[in-house]
Amino acid sequence: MRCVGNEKKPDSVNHTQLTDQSIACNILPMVDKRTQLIESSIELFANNGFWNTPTSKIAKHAGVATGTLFNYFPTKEALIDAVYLQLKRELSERLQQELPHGDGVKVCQEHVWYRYIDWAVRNPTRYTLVHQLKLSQLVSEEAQQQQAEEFAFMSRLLQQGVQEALFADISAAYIGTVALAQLEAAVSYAMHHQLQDMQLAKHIAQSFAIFWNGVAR
Amino acid sequence: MRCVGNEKKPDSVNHTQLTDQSIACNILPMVDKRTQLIESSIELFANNGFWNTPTSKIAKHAGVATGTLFNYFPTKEALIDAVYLQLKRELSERLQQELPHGDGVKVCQEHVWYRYIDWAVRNPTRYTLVHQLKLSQLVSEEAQQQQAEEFAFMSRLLQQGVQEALFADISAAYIGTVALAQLEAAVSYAMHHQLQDMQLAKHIAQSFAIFWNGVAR
Amino acid sequence: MRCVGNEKKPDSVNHTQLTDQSIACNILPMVDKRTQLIESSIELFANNGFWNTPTSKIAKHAGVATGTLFNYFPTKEALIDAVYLQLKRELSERLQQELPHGDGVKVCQEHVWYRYIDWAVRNPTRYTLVHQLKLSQLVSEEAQQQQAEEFAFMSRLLQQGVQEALFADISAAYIGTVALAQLEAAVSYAMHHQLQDMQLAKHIAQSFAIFWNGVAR
Amino acid sequence: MRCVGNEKKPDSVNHTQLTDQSIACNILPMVDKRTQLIESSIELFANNGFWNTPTSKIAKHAGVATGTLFNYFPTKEALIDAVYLQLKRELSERLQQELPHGDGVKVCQEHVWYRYIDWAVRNPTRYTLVHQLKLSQLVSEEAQQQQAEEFAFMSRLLQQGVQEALFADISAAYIGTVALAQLEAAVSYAMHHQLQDMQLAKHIAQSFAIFWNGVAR
DNA sequence: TATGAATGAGAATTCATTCAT
DNA sequence: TATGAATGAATTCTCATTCAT
Repeated sequence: MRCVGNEKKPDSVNHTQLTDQSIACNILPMVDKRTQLIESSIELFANNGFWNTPTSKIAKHAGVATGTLFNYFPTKEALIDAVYLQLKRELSERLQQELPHGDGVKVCQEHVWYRYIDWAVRNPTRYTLVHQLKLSQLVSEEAQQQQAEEFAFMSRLLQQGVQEALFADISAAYIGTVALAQLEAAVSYAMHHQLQDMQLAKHIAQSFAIFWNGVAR
Repeated sequence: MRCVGNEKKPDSVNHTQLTDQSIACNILPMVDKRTQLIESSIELFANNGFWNTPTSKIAKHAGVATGTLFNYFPTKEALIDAVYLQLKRELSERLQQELPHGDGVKVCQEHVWYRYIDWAVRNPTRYTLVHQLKLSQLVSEEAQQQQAEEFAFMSRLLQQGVQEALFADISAAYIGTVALAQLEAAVSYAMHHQLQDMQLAKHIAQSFAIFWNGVAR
Repeated sequence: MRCVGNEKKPDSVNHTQLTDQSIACNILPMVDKRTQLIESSIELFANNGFWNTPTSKIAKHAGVATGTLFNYFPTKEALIDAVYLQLKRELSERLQQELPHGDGVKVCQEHVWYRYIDWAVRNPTRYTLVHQLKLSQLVSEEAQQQQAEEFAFMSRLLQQGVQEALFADISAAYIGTVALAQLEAAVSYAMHHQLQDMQLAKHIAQSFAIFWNGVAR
Repeated sequence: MRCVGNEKKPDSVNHTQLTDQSIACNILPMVDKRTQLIESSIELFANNGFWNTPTSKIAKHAGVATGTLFNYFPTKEALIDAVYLQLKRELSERLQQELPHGDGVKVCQEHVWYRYIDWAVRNPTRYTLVHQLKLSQLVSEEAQQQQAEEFAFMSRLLQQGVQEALFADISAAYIGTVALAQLEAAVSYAMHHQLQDMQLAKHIAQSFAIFWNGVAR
């Protein structure tokens, strides 16, 4: 029941990438503009949808001029890619934090399972947005590829499970697809019913059980 | 292994292009303009995305004037709703065709399972489109509600399963969510690997087994 | 000394292409919008240059909405092409009006010479604009080609002169180039010194003599 | 047949790209930034047109920062003026090199004739650019005036010809205009047909004859 | 009911110029 | 003097919707 409920600053800005500048006069926590723009995009995209969010509004929300946005991202599409990669990287990093070594596939899988749902529930707008983006045909092939590499550790994990004959006679690729679908179902249910704390923990456990019972040998 | 491979004219449109011909001898089944517009929308939305499909192109593709579209649908959003409902109704009807009566929950569920994947694989653009629409924030609440009613028979079916204690201690709502997620996973995999005939049938069976094993008591 | 000073409506709109509509209620001389847009373009381009004339100003000057311009010309470049072709066609038609038949090459050439300078002096903005456009790299290849065809009669005329051994041993192509250059010089001088009536007629005669003496055998 | 074919480095730029190299051992003739900027402008203007050449690209091409350009030229217009004057001065200097003294007007005129066409053919982008600039409404009145002074020697030469009664009864101003037009025609033809060496020399001679025969008494 | 020209409020993007460092 | 990030007005073009015919 690890890592449920012990995280801070969900759905908020990672104040990273401070420039030397902003460190020098670190009275206001001046986040760099690129990050500002991505965060503004996330917020506005999630609230209004990509297509109802003009770049002008993003710039204004980020507190910069309209032209400035295009100093950082050559096109709106490039901005969307950057948003997508940012969110995917956040999720990927979260999943791999404290990933157990040496323990079996099931333990690792369970770890990821908890982390995934936990991140989604804590960052509903980010989760929803990344989900929408995936289906939107708006993310470029390159960004898709880049992102896939960040999740390669999952493929390796499932592959190992197949080799250890943990699963029924199912391809690793399909098990991955099933796992993701189950996670999405679990998140959807948890969000919709606003599960928290104990209820959430129980739900996560149950969802993992459903998955595992489904595919286990 | 019913209903795999015995369907005609998937994903095709009744393209009664209004040629002089069809005007001259109006014996040919002149599809009404509303239907034309919806079909054109489906085709163009699927190819170009909603936001890259102006109403003018839809009208032209449907062979009517731009103004005419707005005689049938007051706004573009209303058209999108109509497209969504049309596709959902098609799917719903397909699922309920020849639905066994009197047989058990599992048999019915299996029937639906086959039909769902079969429809999706035969109508990839329609399936993809309906999938995108669901997440796009473009479909109105009302349309969502209307559509839900068409799938009420599924809720009743699962409810019955819960009452018969077929499932582990899981709410009917969550079982439904899980089922849908599994179906989407199965479709995604089948499409991606272009499964057909025997392979497809086997895949469908396997996906159902994974689902059932997961939730069964 | 024909055709100097007997023309009306210089540099003004050809009220052509009246629609049935505007003929029906022909109280206001309602020029069609396409013509309006081209005329507005000519005026504004000549005054401010192409690049200092936004499409919005052209539309406003023509009394239509900004979007309307793009119903008639898909891009600004297409509008520029249309302006160029319009002006070239006007000039070409003017040159060929009452072109003597049966008379010799020199008489024809002289006719064209008078007409050309006369048109330019009467339509200084139009003349200047077409001159600028030619060098501006803004006119598409297609428009250039189309326009060249309208002036093919000049090539034929000079070719005939070469065959009749009227000229020194110079290619017809170069004679054409020289003639055009001389015409431009004559126009430039006439405009700059604001020659009119008798002075203008004398100037035209002199310029033709300079040309002819230069190339004649 | 003087001065055809004995010139070096036509249309080339001193591309002292400020590499680490040239900074390290500053023996290499470090062209000053003003010159760099003008040369970069010429190259880019000729390739892309003035309006498609942002100052940022000019600065980058010249190897300086965007702001630096505005230390040398207060506005883009001032830069264009500088480019124009630079090219005109180059041409003017070229024409006056080795200009015969004491010889007659015709000999001097012929000298200029050869030099002009020779320069144009050797520096096609420079020639074309200066030609475009003249008509573009982009060069300020002041720059025009300044430039005119550099070519005053031509006016004096023609004036002398008039006094010596070499020409038919034509004003010196118009003879100048005609001469320039003829030169442009000659250059245009030479460029278009890519004349070289003997052919070019013959063409130059012929073009001068056409001019002289036209205006001579 | 059908038409399609007209509308005009945006949208994304550009770029000359400034100015703090 | 050199830098280059920031600016924001200006530009071309789009498109849902209207309405006179």
